[in-house]
Amino acid sequence: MKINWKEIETKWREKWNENKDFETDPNDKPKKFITVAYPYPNSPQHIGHGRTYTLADVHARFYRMQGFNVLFPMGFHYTGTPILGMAKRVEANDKELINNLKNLYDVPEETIKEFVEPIKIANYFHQEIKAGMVEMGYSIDWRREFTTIDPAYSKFIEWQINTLREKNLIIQGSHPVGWCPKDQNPVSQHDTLGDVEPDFTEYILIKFNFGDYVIPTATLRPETIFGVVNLWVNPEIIYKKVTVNNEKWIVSKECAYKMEFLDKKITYDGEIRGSELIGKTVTVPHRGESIVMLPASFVKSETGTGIVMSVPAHAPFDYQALVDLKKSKIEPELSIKVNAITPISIIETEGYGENPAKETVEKFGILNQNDSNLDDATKEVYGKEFYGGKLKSNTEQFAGIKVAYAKDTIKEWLIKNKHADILLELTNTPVKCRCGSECVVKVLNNQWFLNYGDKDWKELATKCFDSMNILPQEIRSEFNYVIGWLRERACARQHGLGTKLPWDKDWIVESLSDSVIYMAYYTISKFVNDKTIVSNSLTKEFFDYVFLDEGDLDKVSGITKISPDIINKIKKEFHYFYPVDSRHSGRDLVPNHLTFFVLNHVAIFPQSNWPHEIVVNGSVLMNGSKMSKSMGNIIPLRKAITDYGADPIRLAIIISAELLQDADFNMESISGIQNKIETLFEECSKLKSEKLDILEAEDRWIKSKTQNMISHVTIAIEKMRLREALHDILFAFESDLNWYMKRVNAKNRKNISGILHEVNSSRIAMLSPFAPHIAEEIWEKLGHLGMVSTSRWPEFSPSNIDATAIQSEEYLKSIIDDIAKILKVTKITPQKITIYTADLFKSKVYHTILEKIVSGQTNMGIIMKELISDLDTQEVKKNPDFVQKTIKDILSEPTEIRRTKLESKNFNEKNFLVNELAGIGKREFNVEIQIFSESDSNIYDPKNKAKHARPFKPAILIE
RNA sequence: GCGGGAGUCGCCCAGCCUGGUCAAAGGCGUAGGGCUUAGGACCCUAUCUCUUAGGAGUUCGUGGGUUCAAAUCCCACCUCCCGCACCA
Repeated sequence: MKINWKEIETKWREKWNENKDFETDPNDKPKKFITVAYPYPNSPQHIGHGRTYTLADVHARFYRMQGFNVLFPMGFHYTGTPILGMAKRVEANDKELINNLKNLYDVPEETIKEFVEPIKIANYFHQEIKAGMVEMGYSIDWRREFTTIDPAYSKFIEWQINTLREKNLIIQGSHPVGWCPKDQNPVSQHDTLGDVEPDFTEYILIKFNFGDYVIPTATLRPETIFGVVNLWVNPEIIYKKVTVNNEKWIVSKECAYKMEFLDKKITYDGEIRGSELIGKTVTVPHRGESIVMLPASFVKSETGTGIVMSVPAHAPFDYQALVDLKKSKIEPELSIKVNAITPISIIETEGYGENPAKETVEKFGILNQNDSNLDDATKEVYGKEFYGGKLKSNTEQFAGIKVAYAKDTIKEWLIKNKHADILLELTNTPVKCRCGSECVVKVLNNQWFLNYGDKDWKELATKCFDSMNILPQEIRSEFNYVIGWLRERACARQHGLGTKLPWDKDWIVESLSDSVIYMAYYTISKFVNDKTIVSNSLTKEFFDYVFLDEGDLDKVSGITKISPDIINKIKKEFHYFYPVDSRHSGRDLVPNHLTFFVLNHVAIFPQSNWPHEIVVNGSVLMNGSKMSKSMGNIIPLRKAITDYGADPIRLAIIISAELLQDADFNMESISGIQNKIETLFEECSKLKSEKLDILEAEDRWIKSKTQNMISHVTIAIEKMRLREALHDILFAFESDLNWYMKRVNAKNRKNISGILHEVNSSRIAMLSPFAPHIAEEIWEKLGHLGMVSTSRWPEFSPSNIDATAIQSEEYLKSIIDDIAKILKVTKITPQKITIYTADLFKSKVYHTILEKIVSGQTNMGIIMKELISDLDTQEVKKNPDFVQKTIKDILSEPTEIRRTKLESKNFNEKNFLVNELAGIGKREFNVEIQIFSESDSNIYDPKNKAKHARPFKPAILIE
């Protein structure tokens, strides 16, 4: 039967809406506060976004059915720069973007025109995303919705950031950023052409003395200063003479330009040709030795300072340039100097001899200094020396130190002695701003930072993490690690949407800093939205009183002009819902948002309001590969809902992967799920609730199995192992139902509708958090009154598990299995099957052995001795084989079954088989099955098989 | 490099936390059968090796160890993937 998903989903969404089922206010019940990272509305959400929200919704719905008063709210994060960047691109008529908006996102053309205003973009996608969330059936309390640029929210952020500053957690300092010189703005990935992240490294500038001048050379390996034998200058380049903070430097034009942004004072004094420098000498800092400047074509003016120090023992470029120079025609005077140069080896590395550069150049078969393989050769030498090398005795006080460690030590030593400086440079040049101009690195020296490097703060956060539930458990160590390396983090920027820094209105609170404690704001936004309070009254005193229980009610009321009753009502609401019981997010937010979320909570709130749980999920793949605009494999969520229905999408996302794994979304999984649900729907539609007075063995069994399933599913969801839970409900349980149907059909029973109704009602109830719409529909078809989403979660009670029933069905299955195996091996067509169960004596021995094994004794010799020493069982010595096999039988069973058997000592195998095996056996194998106990007097045993019978392992004769 | 995760029977993937129901679920593929005018869809059966009695042998990256018992616990190694920041 085909399901009209859309019709059913609309029907139930309307009912939830009418009943206000998900509007949550404080009441007498215990609460759960479930939150998810709110979306950034710069595009419609796709299936990947849907995963996190769906997981959280399942969580919320599950708790609701378990009797909690669940608050699941949602907001929209307008703060940030990407939307601003988009607006600029729309204004610039960027074809790629407009094409994406039009075709990928289906934005109407008139709307796109309005997108030159950033707020219009945010508003549009806000509504788009919200509509998708509603269509997905998320059980959100929409009365609390807000955006992060609402005036009231800004008041809240001001309070947050002021509070942090009062606690001395916000500091000012300098910081390098990617920078557009034209826009006078920092650039991030979203602001560049081709979406490249500006990536920069720190070079050490070693300052060589050249008369009155300083010639700085840029290097990543300051330790090689001990191996410098000459400098490389490109004779083609015209260098600049500049004054840098009162020193006279000679550097390339490009270098001088870069330094203008690096917090240095630069004045231009003149020029000098590279060729003029050739043959002249400079002195090496610290050592005071004179070395010569030589020509090299590999030296580029745009890299570093345009002059390079030469370490031919360890740098392949330098070694090769020297070789080239020796081969070329140069003035005799210079030639003498060149020939006098010997590489100085300063690093000892396993696998290398005196000159690693030479060895590597030869290994790579380098032809000349413009050979492209030189980059790889350099990488290889640097890599090996950096991690495996040690400084030799000619490096003075650094002798014996590992290179990896020496790098920083020597850098600091050089800078301290004014022999060196720092140059920051983009590594992935050219990086172009969307305005077209080339970006640089800029040092901002009035930047505001959250001091996440603070030890006490970290300690507090660690304490919080230690007491938190982190799901899945594997991700916990990652949080500890992040806390470890976290340093100061810029918390303000100069453009974008958001809240201004209260004490420095040039800055806007950065988007990862204004989204860390906003869960608290959900308890207030409700009152803002219904106009109970207005943003102007949200002062420091108000927040201090409501959130921190600080200050005097009457005073607060006086200042805010809000009545004491209302203030207290809001405060009560906050303290009812807080702390956050569960925070959901994708794993990409682990090293930033989720960690900051904890850091900011512990900084601002008392321990009683620290969050309880974090749930982290992996991303969604589309047919096995990452979703990306360039691949064109992004499926907008709303389109998917239209095409397949919300419930199938929810189920497909959840069934395809466990929490932290990437979920692979594909059409097969969707249609598989649809089929499954359609079948379930059809079956359930036929069932009627009816009472069955006498339960048969298989009825008791399936009811027990249902209890087991309830237990498993409940435990799995508590740990957010939703894939496992859903799999149990939909698939794993199916094999139990199949067995049940087999048993029932063998007996030609017609009175099972009631049992199936009961069993499936539990299944549908448990399915309801996962596929809420269709579950309501089936619930209604099953004849239940009321909504399944507000019904009680099926209760697990161990007393409803009939251990004997479970064990005896297993017994029955194993006999049928054995018969099938024999038939398969022997390939005979059975005429008659005879079963012999073990006698009382064997049963007694069996239980004695079972007891011993359960109590831990598994040694055959000891068990045998103990059996013989007992009068009742001593006869067993005639049949040691039986004891050995029995031990093996028992050991190959799960421990629960062993215990069950211990509990049901009086289980009568023969009686059970006479009642239950004949029918199903006839059905399966199409022959009569006869059952004896081996001690029966009238036994039919032509092949003498009966004596092989063991308890729970009857002997079988097939003829 | 630092940190994290993973390696399972042709492929994808479950099981590992909590050792015994594990020759190991499910899906795909393959083979046979049913249904159908045919195809598709769907359903059934088989799918490590050997075996004419329910059995045995060899398997879960490699090599060790603990245990009566290891895919599961411990140690070492190999290979692959992800993150390392001012960006939502």
